[in-house]
Amino acid sequence: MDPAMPRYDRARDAEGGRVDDLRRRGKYLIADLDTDRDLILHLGMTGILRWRGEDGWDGSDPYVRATIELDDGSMLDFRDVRRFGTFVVTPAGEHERLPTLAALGPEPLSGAFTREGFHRALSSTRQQVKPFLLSQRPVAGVGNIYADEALWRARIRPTARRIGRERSDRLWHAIRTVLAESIEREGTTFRDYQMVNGESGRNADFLVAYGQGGRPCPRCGEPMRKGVVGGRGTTWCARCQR
DNA sequence: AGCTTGTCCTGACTGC
DNA sequence: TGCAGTCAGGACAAGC
Repeated sequence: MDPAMPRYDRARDAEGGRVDDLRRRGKYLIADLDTDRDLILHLGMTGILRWRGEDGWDGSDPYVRATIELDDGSMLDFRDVRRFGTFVVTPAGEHERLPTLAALGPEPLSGAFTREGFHRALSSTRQQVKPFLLSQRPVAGVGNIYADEALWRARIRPTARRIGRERSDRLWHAIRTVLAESIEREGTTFRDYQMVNGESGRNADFLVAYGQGGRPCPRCGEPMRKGVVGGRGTTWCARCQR
C-alpha cells in the first residue's frame, strides 16, 4: 500500500492476512482473512484486478493502488484510475453490519430474488424506478448500464414512479436476463473494465440502450433519447418505454 | 423519514 | 496547438 493515498488507508489493516475464503455480494468482493478480519473490496467505476502473469502486465503503472500477493508468489494488482474504488476492513464476520451491505437487496440470479419481493420493494417507494434500482436496495448489482438495458427490455420509462405487478414482473425478468447475458459474455467493457488477464468483456457490442443515444430503437425505430435521470446519464426510447 | 442533489476523482473529449 | 471547460458515475453525505 502507498501510505500517501488516504482513500485506501484501510487496506493497511489487511496487511499480513491470508485469504481463507472469497466471495461476492452485489458489486462487493468479500475476503475472510486468517487474521480474524474481513476485507471488503469495491472496484468502483474504473477499478480492475490485474494479475501479473505472462501477458506483459508487470504492475508498473501509476494507477496501481494496492497489490495482493498470492500463495504461489504471483501478484494481483488493484488498478483504480479514478479512485472510486474502496477497501474496508472489519473484524471477522462483521462485514454484514456495514450499512451498505446490510441494506443490499437480494442477489439477482439467486432464489432470494423473487417476483413478489421485487414488486413489494417497488411498491414501497415513490422514487423514480431507475434511481431506485441504482440504490441497490430492491436488488443487488444493477448499475447504470444494466439499469438502462433492463428498463428498455421491460419497456418501462426510467422516470416511472408507480410500477404495477405485470410491469414489475417484466422488469424482474429483464434484470435477470440482461445480467446473465452479460456474465456469459464476460462483462461490459465500455472503456476501463478488464478481466484479470487484461482481456475485455464482450457485452458492449450488444448494448441497445446505454450509450446508444440518437440511434434507432431496435424495437420501434424511434431515435433513442439521452437525458439525465437521478443525476445519471440515461438513454431510453420515449416511444416504447412508458 | 424519504427523496433529491452534491461530492469525490481524473482521463477523454469538445470547442474556441 | 493549447487550454479551459465539461462529462462520465458508485456510493455516500448533506440538504430539503
